[in-house]
Amino acid sequence: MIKRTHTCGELTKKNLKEEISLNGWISKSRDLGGLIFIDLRDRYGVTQIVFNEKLNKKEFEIAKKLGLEDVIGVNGQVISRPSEAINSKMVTGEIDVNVNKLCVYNESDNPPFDINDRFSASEEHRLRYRYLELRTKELQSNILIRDKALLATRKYFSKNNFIEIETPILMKSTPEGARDFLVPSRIHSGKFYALPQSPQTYKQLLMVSGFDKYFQIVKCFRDEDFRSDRQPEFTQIDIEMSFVDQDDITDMGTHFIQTLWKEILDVDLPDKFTILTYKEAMNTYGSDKPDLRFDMQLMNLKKYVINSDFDTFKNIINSDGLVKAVKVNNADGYSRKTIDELTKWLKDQYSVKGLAFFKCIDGEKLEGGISKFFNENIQSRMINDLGIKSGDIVFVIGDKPKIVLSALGALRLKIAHRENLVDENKWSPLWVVDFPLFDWNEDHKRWDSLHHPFTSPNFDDIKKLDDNPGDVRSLGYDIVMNGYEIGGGSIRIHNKDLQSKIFNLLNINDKEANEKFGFLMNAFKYGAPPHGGMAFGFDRLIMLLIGSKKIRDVIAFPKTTSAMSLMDDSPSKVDKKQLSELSLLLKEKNEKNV
RNA sequence: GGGGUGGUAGUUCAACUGGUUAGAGCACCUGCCUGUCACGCAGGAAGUUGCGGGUUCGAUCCCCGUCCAUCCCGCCA
Repeated sequence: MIKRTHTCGELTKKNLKEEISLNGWISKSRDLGGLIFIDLRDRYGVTQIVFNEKLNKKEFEIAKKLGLEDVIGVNGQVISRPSEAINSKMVTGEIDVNVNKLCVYNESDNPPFDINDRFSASEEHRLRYRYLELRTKELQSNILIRDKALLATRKYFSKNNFIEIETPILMKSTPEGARDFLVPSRIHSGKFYALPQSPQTYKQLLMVSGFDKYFQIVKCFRDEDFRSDRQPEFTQIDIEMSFVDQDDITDMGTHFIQTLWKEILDVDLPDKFTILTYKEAMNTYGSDKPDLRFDMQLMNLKKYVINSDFDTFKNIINSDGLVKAVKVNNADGYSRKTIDELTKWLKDQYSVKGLAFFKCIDGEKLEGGISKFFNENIQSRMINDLGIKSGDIVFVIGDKPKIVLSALGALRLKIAHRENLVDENKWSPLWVVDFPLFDWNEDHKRWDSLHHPFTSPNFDDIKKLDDNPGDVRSLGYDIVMNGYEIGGGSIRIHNKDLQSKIFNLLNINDKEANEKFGFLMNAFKYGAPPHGGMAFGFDRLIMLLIGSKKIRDVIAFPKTTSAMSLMDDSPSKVDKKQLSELSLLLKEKNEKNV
């Protein structure tokens, strides 16, 4: 083997005449007859090496047979290029390496796609050959940034006196929250471990143990359906602290994100992040993770609707519904056809009954759509109050509050992207606080935790727990960046009686609570400090930092949206023997729906 | 679980309203070429049109089913 003296990204004119050695992959080759140029690549860069028939016939003949992605080592002399052949686009563009000795370590089959052009192949194809895709410039850079962020994270928490503690990967399954990935136990036949959805209970126990500042960079697993920003296994920065209140944790979270953005991007985020209550976020933006890079707030049309002639909307208002709207400054961009498409999308995806609209052409009165239901007086009040200008179109949805807010929230985003209202260079972090503690589950006619069952109610609302659980705010908080939820957490319950009361409200009786969370409840008998914490979605942070919308861009070996790994073809079948050891029997496929 | 888009040469794409021998770029192979860096020139090989069925004289194209990818809704304490 020829051991390298340099990497492929560092040789310059300073090294002229030096005898050096390089190792790398053949990224490109140009055979000019008696002269062969090869771009030799490693993760540091590219250096052009030259084989000259007249100077070194033997190595030249071997070089003639080299193909793309062969791995070689070369020994040679750094020479300067003729001035007309200098490549100013390359760091190493002023020199060549004139090869004396060539060693071929591994010849590559014809590569399934062009490593120099990541998008020369479909994503499916690239995922099959992920180890090759990881050779591309983009992914090398993404993985490097991920590494930098991991280091910056450990540095930050360590500096602030947090200690990293590992928690089990095989743990107890709890039916709360997301679906668990289960691991059958061989020794205890018929019993299962679960992979952690998060180390939630462990970190609370660590607080009881007195590790008052804990963090961990940890894999979590949730067996649900996936999206461009969600994978079955993902990495969290998990944090828990004792003797703190909500502000202590959000301050810490703010400072951590500021540090990360500064270290990775050299960007100064605001001193204080915007804080919105859940209600404000929902009512103003139709989302609990609003993208604040653009304004376009939802407008309430209630007071105009009740004085209009539009019975449908009036009835909605009278039966506790909502009528809200968004305003767009481009009426011309919304033809009948476009509006129909938007309507179909909202009907299909967000179960609205319709999308109403009106336009304003001359700045004085409303036209088209549902404008005829509003008399001149109301029209001019709306134009005035809502700042409607000529050329505006206003989209209106009336329905149950949940439907109106989620549909308009989605429409707001869709239109913003259509109209290029999103400043891609902007960072808009915010905290969303005062989440409701419970969410009414219509299917099961019961209250569910919105966050998780250990979340503390807001102390001011504890008296409402019995009569009006839907109105109880939690001490839960989410941190949002550019429309992505990048983290969240809560102050936890550290009192056995309050915890037991919450379990009861969640329809978990004492026996059940004891079976599922008895260990935690027991721990709370022995001096549990007030505590709280949060977790950041590490993959999403990296996604934002590299400017991608796909979580697969920041994970070395990601899964597809159907949770498969195309490269190693997992999940896969296992031997009957393995199943038998685990006391497992598989159902026939046609029994699937039994 | 539901909806949208896509699957054609190694790869990225094309192929009119269902019609004759399914084309092109890159990669690959052969030959030529001493300053290329998207090298150039000449030639060549390369196809189960995802899979299964149906309609038709005839299917890459239409229909049904299925698999895979991707985006979204539900879901994700």
